[in-house]
Amino acid sequence: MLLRVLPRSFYDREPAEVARDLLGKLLVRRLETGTMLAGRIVEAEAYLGESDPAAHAYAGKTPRNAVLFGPPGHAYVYFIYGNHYCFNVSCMEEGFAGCVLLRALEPVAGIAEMTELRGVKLFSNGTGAAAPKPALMRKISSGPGRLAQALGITRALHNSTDLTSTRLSDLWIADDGCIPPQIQVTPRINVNKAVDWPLRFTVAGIGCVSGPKRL
DNA sequence: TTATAGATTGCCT
DNA sequence: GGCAATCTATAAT
Repeated sequence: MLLRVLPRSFYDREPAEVARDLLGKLLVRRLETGTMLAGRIVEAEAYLGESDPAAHAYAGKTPRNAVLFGPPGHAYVYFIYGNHYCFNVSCMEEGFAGCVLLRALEPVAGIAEMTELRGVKLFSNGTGAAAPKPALMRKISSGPGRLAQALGITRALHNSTDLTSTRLSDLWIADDGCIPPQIQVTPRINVNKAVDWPLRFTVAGIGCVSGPKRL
């Protein structure tokens, strides 16, 4: 399989462009054990800089969101609702905030390990099989909190991680040549400000693994 | 120092 | 469809 790690220049653009172009790419995680996990990005949201009322960068630079103001291509991981991590990729050149929130993956590799990281209870439907049934696949990594848990992403481990290196990091994004057939654009999910901005991008027709249906 | 809302999820009825 | 879980950043005392 031909795999090209996305270079920093890919992220050195407007968040909406980066979000759209991340669809179809592979988010890859190398566990401490050496096991490789991978998921195809099927849903992403763009958050702009200090002009976006819904963005963390809106209030200016703080210790929490400092990564957003740094160089592009780094992970911004934050903890939300006391339970979940959300994984973002920083965009724009250094000094300018902007990021893309990954909201859903289609599991590609290491599905058994992802299932375990998410909690086997979800898939104990009698057989105890390691591989979940198709109808349950979307529960592995469909949703920002779920995908972070499925890949073992935490703030302590991954906030500010450089996503452009397979050598220095255990997390990166790669292009295997897959081109999404059709892309849908909608307003972002679960935001209270700038609710109409068309900054959510999804791969059309993925059905069981695309983002939540609530709008 | 205390209060509250939040880029969510899963379990309850 | 409703709501509890449970941490953190930020706003309000």
